[in-house]
Amino acid sequence: MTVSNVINDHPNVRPSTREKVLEAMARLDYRVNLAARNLRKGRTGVIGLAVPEVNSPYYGRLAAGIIAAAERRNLRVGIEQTASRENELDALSLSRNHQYDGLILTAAGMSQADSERLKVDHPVVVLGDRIFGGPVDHVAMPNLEAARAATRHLVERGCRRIAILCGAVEEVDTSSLRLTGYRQALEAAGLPSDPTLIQQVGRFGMREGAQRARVMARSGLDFDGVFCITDSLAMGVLRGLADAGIQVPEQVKVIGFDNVSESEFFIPSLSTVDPDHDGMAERAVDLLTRRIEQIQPSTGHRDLVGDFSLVVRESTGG
Amino acid sequence: MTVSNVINDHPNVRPSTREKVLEAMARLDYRVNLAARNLRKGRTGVIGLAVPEVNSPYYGRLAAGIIAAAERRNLRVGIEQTASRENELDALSLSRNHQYDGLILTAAGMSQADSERLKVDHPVVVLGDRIFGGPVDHVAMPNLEAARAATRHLVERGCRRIAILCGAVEEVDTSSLRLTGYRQALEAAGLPSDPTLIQQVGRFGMREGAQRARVMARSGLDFDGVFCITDSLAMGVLRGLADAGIQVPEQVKVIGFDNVSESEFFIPSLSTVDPDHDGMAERAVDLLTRRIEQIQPSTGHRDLVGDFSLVVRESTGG
DNA sequence: TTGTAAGCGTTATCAT
DNA sequence: ATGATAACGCTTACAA
Repeated sequence: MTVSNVINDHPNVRPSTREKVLEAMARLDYRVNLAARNLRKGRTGVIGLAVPEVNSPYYGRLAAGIIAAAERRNLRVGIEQTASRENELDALSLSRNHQYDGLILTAAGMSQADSERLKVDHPVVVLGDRIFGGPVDHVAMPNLEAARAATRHLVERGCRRIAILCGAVEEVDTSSLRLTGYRQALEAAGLPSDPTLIQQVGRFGMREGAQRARVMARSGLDFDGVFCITDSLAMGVLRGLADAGIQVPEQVKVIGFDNVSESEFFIPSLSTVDPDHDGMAERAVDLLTRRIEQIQPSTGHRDLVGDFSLVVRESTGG
Repeated sequence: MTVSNVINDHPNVRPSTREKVLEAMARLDYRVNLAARNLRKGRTGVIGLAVPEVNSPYYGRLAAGIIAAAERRNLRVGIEQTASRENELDALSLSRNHQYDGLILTAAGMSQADSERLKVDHPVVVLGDRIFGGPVDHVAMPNLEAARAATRHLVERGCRRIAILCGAVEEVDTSSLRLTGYRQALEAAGLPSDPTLIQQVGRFGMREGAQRARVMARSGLDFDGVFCITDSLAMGVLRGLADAGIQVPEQVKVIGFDNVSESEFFIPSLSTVDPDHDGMAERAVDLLTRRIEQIQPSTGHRDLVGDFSLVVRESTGG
């Protein structure tokens, strides 16, 4: 017991005793057994992070932010790759099993209809744009405002026929929110919203962006600006436009969303929205640790929205 | 005890008893407490992965491969960001503390001199090019062969003054091995090795590649090919050459190393070495699980080298 | 086939 | 200030 008191810096240990204990610990190369401590305390000091994929510029950056924020609180992070709605739900129910004190879950496949499933008696914070007002704390991007700002920027640079690259819009999600922001900006500028300029893609990678840009160019679609809802799509679009012999920013201006590190060095460098990833990561970990530390069952749940800033580069003539 | 037998699928449980137990488990929403099981078994089912940074195209891809390989074995992965030699050594000694059954350590800051520190009585597999023949299992890249192949490819495409972008060469590491491969290829082709063509940079990111390429162009250095020891450097070089008004591949050909996903879509698309990341990840996890499962103390240690293939794209006129 | 006992290493509680 | 005791929930060994 005295050893335990020394290890945990409890008061009421005579300095000379403490010294003796520390000396013995050093001599015997003693290490606390965390499995035993966890068993006793019911805590592991590990939080789970469930993301669709670690190897993506966006989720990689998010993971880095969360690992850093957890480190500041002496927590470690276990990573789960979800890749599908089913796995997201699994991560949720397996979180306690996997020895996590709590879970930060990126909801990319789940939708508002799954919201009830989030009711677990285990600390959870959800990231993403598909579930709002659910039974858990939630951190989202400033989608509407940022999409408006990005579109407005294209307008200010003289674009009049602005296309958007987004996903299928069936329910509230990243695509629908950013599409709404785009529409609001067009309306505010007095520009018509032309359905042929709304280009929907199945995935948000560079491949899809490049393919779609080539199709748009070949089909003779009239456009002078493109707002892509991810930087990956936007870099793909830059590639596709180059293939089609279209000059950026002279003929068409392009703006993305995420400010992944590659966007600064692409040719041309990519204008984009920087969504304060680190701030969001910090808030998510903060909410989770509060839930972990509070003994009482769930009180009201918080919905937080991050900040953003516009980064103007060559692709919009900056 | 009978419950335990049911949970662990032990024989000698009467089917009717098993049913009763399962029914009660369902009714009570029973979950095994892994902390208790871990304490008893001395295993956690979690392996640690220590990488310099998760948010990099290369380490992100590596992490994805390792998570996938671990998943196939029903293991989870805890991620540690090291970022420095000290943290790499810490990860080593903290691995057992952090409840990992074993550790996959990327040695980017440690060097051969630290090799002895790897002698821990805890399963460890080291990745990287700085430590060979150490007291642990080790998986490395096919640096020499791949660097030779990349350089030879530039020669075959008609380059005669081939520069290399690598790091400072003080001891055996990624830079030195790839530089050696480069030299071997030049020699085999009967080309002289000009010291002014060996360009050393402090870090291997896009920023450094771009800066250095601009300097090389401005200084009037005569070169018609560049072998960059990472794709990030190479993409930066493409950017820097574009800034200097130099045409790729017409005036200068560029090849990288890693085959990160961005390289396919860059403008121009980047020729590169694809080092079979998934194969290396699979081998690392395989070696680690063997160490974890074998009771005997360390037998001989294995040094494995991965495969590679050349990916020819626009930046070398492919 | 089922159940009892002991112990994994820690810490909360309570005596001393 | 120090230490004895019990308990966290599980599994190995062994008894019934």
